[in-house]
Amino acid sequence: MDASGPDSIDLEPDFEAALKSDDGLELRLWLRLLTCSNIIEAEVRRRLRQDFDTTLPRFDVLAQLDRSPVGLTMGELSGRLMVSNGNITGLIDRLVSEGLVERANHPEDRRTVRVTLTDKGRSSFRRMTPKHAGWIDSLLAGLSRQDKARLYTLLAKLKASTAEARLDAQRRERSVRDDRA
Amino acid sequence: MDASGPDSIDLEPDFEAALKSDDGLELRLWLRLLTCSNIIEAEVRRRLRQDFDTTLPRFDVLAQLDRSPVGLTMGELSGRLMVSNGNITGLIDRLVSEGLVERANHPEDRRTVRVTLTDKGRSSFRRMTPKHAGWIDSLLAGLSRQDKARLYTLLAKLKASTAEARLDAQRRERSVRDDRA
DNA sequence: GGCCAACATTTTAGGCTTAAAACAAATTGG
DNA sequence: CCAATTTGTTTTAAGCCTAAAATGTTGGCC
Repeated sequence: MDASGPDSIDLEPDFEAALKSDDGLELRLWLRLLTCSNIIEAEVRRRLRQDFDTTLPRFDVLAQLDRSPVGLTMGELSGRLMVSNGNITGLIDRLVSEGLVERANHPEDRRTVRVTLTDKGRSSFRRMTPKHAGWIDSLLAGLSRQDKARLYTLLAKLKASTAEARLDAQRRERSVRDDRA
Repeated sequence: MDASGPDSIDLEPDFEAALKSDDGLELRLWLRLLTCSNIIEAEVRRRLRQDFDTTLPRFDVLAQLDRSPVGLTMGELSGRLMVSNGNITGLIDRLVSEGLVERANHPEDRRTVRVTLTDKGRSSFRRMTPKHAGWIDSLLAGLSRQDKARLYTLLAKLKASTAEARLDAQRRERSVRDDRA
């Protein structure tokens, strides 16, 4: 079992394994998280297409606009949906051609574009919401109320952890760049 | 508050809320799960591109092939990566042109294609794995060992829940189809 | 043998996504 | 004032992804 032989000191029989604290728990956890997310996302996409002939990104844009009465700029949209600016441009192009949203020039700043829901867009979105919520409810129905609450809390912790890790990485990269300069 | 008036029975002061058990906990939970998954995925994509000039789907293909000494068919790959058949075709095309994988005809069945890692592909993948595992470790570093174990368990439950929900939905759809026939 | 259903893969058409470059408008610092 | 930078958006080029149709192959069944 122990490749280092009978004379090895007992305190650290396997240094690497001790460092990582568990063989691949982190990796397995990440893969499981990704799998869950993918399954639910694929199911939501499938039903949006089947029941409403639309897509998840379009739905997400409508959702953001619905809760923002004055509309949003392209930049705000790309920030909230966590996608690139160029992505939003094409998405809004398609939604405009479907008559669900409108582009309006900002009165003060001619660079910015303000996007708002049309009446058609709003009613279209409002028709979808209850069904959408129902899909999610049923996909999570196997979890107790307490399970859901625990999961919610743990995911908050995870989100905070990733934010911290990214800050650290950024700091490290900055210092490497500065060292070179 | 209660539209049914003072005479209403106390047991169910708000039937709808009682049914859903919490106002949008499911939806908020799903959005948080999606956010976490997206953050980690984006970070992994970014670093794969930055450090190894490759992409997540390519990495995933290599990972599947690395642990399968005899290679995999296109169908097996699309199943394991949970993507469409057509998607795999293009992905393998690109990996072949990079010299990382090879297509070989199946000796018995001329329909199936067996894909294997080249030596270059294998060593390329093995160079990436330790870094990749390190990224994941650091992104999850804010969680205690126990948190990770709990999260892992809850996600298993969630995965089972989604599987059940999809079976139910399938059964319902089948019966609707049969009723029409 | 020949038809036919099932199977494995590729092709097609279109949408989503990104990074990087380009552009246009606003702001800032001399 | 005006040159340089910053900011908001679009364009470009390339890859990822899907559903549906097409292609080629196998195996069963008469």
